[in-house]
Amino acid sequence: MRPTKRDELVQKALKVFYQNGFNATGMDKLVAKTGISKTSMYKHFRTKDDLIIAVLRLRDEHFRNWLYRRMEELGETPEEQLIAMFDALEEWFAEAGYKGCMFIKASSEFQDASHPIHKQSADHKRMLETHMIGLAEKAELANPEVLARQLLLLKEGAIVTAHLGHTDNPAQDAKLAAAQLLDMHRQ
Amino acid sequence: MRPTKRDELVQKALKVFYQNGFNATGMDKLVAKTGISKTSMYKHFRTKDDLIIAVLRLRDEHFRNWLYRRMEELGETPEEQLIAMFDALEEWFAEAGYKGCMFIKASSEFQDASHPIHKQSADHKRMLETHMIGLAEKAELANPEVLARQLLLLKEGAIVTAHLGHTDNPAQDAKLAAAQLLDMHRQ
DNA sequence: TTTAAAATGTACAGATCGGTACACTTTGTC
DNA sequence: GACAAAGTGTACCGATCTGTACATTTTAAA
Repeated sequence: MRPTKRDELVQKALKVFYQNGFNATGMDKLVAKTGISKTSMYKHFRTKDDLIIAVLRLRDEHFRNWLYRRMEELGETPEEQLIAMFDALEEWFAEAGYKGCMFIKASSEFQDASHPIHKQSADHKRMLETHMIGLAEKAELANPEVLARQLLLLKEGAIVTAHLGHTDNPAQDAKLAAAQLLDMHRQ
Repeated sequence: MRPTKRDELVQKALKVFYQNGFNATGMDKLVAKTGISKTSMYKHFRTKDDLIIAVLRLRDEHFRNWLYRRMEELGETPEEQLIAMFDALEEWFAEAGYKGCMFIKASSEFQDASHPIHKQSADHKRMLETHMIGLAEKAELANPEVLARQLLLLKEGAIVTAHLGHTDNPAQDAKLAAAQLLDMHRQ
């Protein structure tokens, strides 16, 4: 099954939005950068917001798949995998063109909590939370929910800090903190 | 000394930008919301970007003053003050109209690291870092720099998470984690 | 090869963008 | 009360914004 024009559009729009921002990227620029006609775009998506939502859906899928897989590759036990999250993050931060978290940026540009794009971003974070709580439970750590949320606070902090770029290696700072927190939840 | 029109503009623009976003707020909207004529605006600031930079400067001053003062009020010793940061954050998150960190949002909309607005945001975070390292040193904690950066990761994470609003009380999750990390740095 | 669906190119509408021009009014100071 | 400085209102510039209309070409399946 060949990728449809729709998939191609979403994929390419993802790159442009990620590098340029949502409000800063007009539909004309999207035509220029993707080579897909505006008519075609508006046949697949009623509005720009709808396109952005599709982009975020794809990003959610890609990002969580990548993170979960990488955590499994880098850690044997659930406990190791939780820590390995920060090694995965370090790899991400080191990529050329790293520009922070797409969902944080989306919620920065669409601030109203009732906006579908904001909600979608919150959903992404919620799914990450569920997954990490599951891992903490599998690892039989004390207070798995609190611990998982704390590790995610470190993750979000590291993502933002890596983008602001005023600190050397936020991923490793976070990893060390995570390991210490995890130690205290071992029972 | 009465506040000048310039101060009034920066102050009011701050509120509008914070609630509406930077790119999403046009100069015409600023005229409408501040009651200051466009001619006057452009006499004080050459460009919109210059105005944004002035806004961020004011925000930096206000925010750091507020945070440092609140930390001193809520904690006796430097050690207590570091932990009290998260109580201060909780107060902030609870304010009506809380919309996250202005500098994270600025760096989300002006992503290029070489952009003056992005740099200004990084400067703000750097100044916070310096202050927290100083406190950690005063508290005679081990590895004051690493610890301070870790506490700030928790802070940024909590700010983002509070804005995404998918979690109950990120400030208290962060505070608990901070207290545990701090315990491990006591010598 | 016929035929319907999908995609294209282009031109445009109406609104808004950042920024300027210009004539006018208010304000504070001597 | 004169006078310069500061601020106002409005109309406008060219560019860009999201979204649409319409006639044409490409694609894919029968």
